[in-house]
Amino acid sequence: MTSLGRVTLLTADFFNRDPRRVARALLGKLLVRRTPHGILAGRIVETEAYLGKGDAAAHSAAGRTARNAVLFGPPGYAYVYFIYGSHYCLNVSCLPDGVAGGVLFRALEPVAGIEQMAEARGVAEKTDLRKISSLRKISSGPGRMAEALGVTRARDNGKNLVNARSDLRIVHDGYRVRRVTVTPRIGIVKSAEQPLRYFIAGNPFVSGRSL
DNA sequence: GAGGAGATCGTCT
DNA sequence: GACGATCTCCTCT
Repeated sequence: MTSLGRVTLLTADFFNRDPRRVARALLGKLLVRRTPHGILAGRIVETEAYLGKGDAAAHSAAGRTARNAVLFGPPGYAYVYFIYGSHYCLNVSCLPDGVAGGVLFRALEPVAGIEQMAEARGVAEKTDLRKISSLRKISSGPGRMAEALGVTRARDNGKNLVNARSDLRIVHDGYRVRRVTVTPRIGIVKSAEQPLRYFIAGNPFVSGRSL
């Protein structure tokens, strides 16, 4: 069991604004999963903003469907989608009810429940968790962090991330981010040139092959 | 360490 | 029926 110390739950208002501001503000916050076996937590070190209007890369670009309905709903809710036949990705809805927009969580720095997350990823016995190169395999990438926290569409899509009773939520522990780097988003073709990817400068847990 | 290709299935056309 | 907000393995250096 692990304690996170004193933390503050984010509010719906935090997410009720432009996804670009939310993506930047989310850096340094903690994503927390409560399980029967203890707390899993990671610090958010990399995000991407997906805008509702004029963003061809966003899932909401073609209008509302059963799949992307959460993006059009109220702010602070989890949008989980399945990609490439094997991975889940976690987003949070932004902007008021009726307006599409969201932020994709791309990478976490493991903070609590590290062994349990490594086990969920299938890397617990193969690697030395004292090494940063091994810890990177846990949650440095959208599919990886979703698997580490046990995020699936069936379990978490539409879940309120700013409700104290939720088993998946986002909190602030007072951590301050020194410097943020902004680059184009990864893995997309449409609107690929827009600088909408944000990460903590110099943080070793940001996704990608090397720094 | 870097780069490339295959895996695999839900969602929308 | 095509494609994708990715990951891992394999090869080459």
